[in-house]
Amino acid sequence: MISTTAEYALRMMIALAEANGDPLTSEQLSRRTDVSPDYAVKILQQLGRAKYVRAQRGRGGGFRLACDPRQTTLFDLVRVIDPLSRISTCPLGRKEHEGRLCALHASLDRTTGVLHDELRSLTLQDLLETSRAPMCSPCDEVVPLTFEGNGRGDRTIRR
Amino acid sequence: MISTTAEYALRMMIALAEANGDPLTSEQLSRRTDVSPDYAVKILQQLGRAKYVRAQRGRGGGFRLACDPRQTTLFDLVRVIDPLSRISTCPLGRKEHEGRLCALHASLDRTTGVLHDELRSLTLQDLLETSRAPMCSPCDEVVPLTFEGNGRGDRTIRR
DNA sequence: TGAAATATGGATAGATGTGTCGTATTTAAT
DNA sequence: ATTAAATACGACACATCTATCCATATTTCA
Repeated sequence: MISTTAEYALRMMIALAEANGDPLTSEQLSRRTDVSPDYAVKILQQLGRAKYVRAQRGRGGGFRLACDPRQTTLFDLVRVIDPLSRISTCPLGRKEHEGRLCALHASLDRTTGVLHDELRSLTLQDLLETSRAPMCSPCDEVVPLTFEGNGRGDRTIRR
Repeated sequence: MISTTAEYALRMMIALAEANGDPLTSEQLSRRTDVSPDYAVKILQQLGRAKYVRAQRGRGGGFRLACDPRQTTLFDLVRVIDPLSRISTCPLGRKEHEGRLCALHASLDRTTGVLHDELRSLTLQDLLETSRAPMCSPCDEVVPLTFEGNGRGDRTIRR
């Protein structure tokens, strides 16, 4: 849904927001969020170029939050990393539906819109308020995949 | 949101559903959906192993639909290709929140749930009904990414 | 001024997703 | 039986995502 890297970015933004404007080094951020040190730096650089964090070099330096957690949504942050694009036109050049999408792409685009609205409805502050406990890391629950074709089977696979 | 491959799978399932039980060769499906012939075969094989299509080899053969379009949802089809998994537990072993997720992962999981519900609410038949016009292909509209940190800037980048 | 701490940026490596190719196997028509 | 049409399957190529490593630039402190 969102990339691993985008999720890492969110973890680090939360950690920075919890620091209340104090700088945290990439090393500290890495430890608090369980993102590998080198990769954490890469992501922080992207967040820096997008002006969501500010970096300070040298002893005593680090990264600090450069945005208002109340006005910064998950949508804002995720799209620093992921494209988060919508389906808008049919590039196939099929004249039959210039200007409108076929049912498939209209549906997929509407679904994408729902996802975007969800991400837009959540601010960094929203996450802070219920997140005073240290962050957990995600894990994937495998939804059993039936092999019946009508949704009522029992064979499952792992992927 | 869903992978390119999963979207190809949906295109081909629609084409097969429109064929009303008649077999279509991989070549025909490829042409109708603008998926490259070789890759189309790969995807059709996955759909076949999941029992959503049936393959018939030899002259006069091809692929035909093996499920009821009224009962088959986009969720069913997409997860043949994509994991579509939920965040369920914190594997980090941090004892503080055993059994419950922190705000970040709870939010992301809830967002994932919304997406899954959307896909579950749409059947193959739903797409057919408004899709008698041939399918279009998707294209990505780039959402402008501001570099302000407060969501009110104007500089944009392409990615 | 030197040393230590810190971020920056480029190069590289591994994993996964996307796409192509060649050969084998099955089936139907003749 | 033979042949043509079609799928099955494994190997390979390429791009992108994820992650690591190294050399360099900047800043602070002693």
